[in-house]
Amino acid sequence: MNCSLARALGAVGDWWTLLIVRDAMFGVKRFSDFQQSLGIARNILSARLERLVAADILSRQGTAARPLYELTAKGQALLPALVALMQWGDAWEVNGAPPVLVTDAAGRKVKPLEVRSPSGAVINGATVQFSPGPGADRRTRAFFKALQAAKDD
Amino acid sequence: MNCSLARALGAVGDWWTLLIVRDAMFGVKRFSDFQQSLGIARNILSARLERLVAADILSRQGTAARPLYELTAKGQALLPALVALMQWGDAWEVNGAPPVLVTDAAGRKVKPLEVRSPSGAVINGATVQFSPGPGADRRTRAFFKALQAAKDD
DNA sequence: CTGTATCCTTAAAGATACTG
DNA sequence: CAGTATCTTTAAGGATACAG
Repeated sequence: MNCSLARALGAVGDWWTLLIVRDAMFGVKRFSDFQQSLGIARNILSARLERLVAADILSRQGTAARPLYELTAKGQALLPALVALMQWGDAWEVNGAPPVLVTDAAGRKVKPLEVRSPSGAVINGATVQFSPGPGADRRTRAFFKALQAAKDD
Repeated sequence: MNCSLARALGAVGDWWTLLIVRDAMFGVKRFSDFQQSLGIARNILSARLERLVAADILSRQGTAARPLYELTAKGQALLPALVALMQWGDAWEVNGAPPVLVTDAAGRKVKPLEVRSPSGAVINGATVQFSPGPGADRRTRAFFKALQAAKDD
C-alpha cells in the first residue's frame, strides 16, 4: 500500500510488537524479562524479537548464549508514536490516573504532543490537511482528487 | 493490562482500524468509500465501523439509509499518534519520497513531532524516563522497582 | 447504497515439551 | 537462560450471496 502509515503498521502494527518496543523503551533487555512482563508465549516472543531485529528496530547485543535486546536508532525513533498513543490512552481510554509517567531525566512530565505548522501554530483534526506527496502513485493521486471533488459538492 | 498503551491498542490496535481512522482524517465518510479505498471485505469493514462507533471514535451521522461516519473529538485526538506513525514510516520504512503530505490549512508541511519536557528541551529514546504513575497497580510498581534494581547492577 | 449472514481458509496465539 | 519444535485451538479475514 502506498502509505507511510501502512508501512509503519507493517513493521510495528500488531499488539505484541508495540508492547515489546514499549518494554524496550522502559529498559527491558532480556528474553525472560519480556516474557514475564508481557505474559506472552515463548514462541510468539521469539518470533517477534526475530522480526524486530530483522527490521532493525532492535539489535541483539551481549553474548549469543545470553543476548540483550536493545533499541536501535530506528527503534528509539518510535518514541513520539509511543508517547502519542500513551497520552491518547490516558486522556480517552483510562478512567482515573495514568499508570505510567513519561518524564525527562529530571522526572518532569513531558508535554502533550502537538502537531504544529512551521509557524508553530497547533493543528488539530479539524484544521489538518492531507495531499499527495512526491512519492504518491497514480492511485493515491486519484484518491485525493476524488476526495476533493466530493468536498466541492 | 495496567498500561495506557495497551488500552490505546485495544481500541485502535489492529491494522484495519487505524487505517480507517486515517481515511476518516482524510475526509472519507461513506461505507463504500472506505471499502474501495482500503480494499477491505465488507463484513470486516462493517464490524470495524461498529466497534469504532461503540468506542466513540467515529459517530454515525446522516440518514440511517445513507450514514456518514465522522470522527468524534476522541477520534480527532488520535491525530498526533497517526502523524507520529506516518512520520516514522516516512523516515525509516519508505525508500524515497513520502506518498502523503500532512499540512496546515495553508498547505505548509507540519513539523516533525517531538517529545519535550516542560522546559521545552527535546527528549529522545536515550534520555526519556518512565516511572509508575498515580494509577499504577502493585504489579506495575514492582515491575519498575525490579527494573531499577537491575540498572543498579 | 449499506449493510447482514454464511461459509471457508489461513494465520495467529497459547500450551507444553524439549534442546544447546 | 534462551530459545526451538509441535500440537491444538481460536480468531480473523476474504468471498459471496442476500436483504432493507
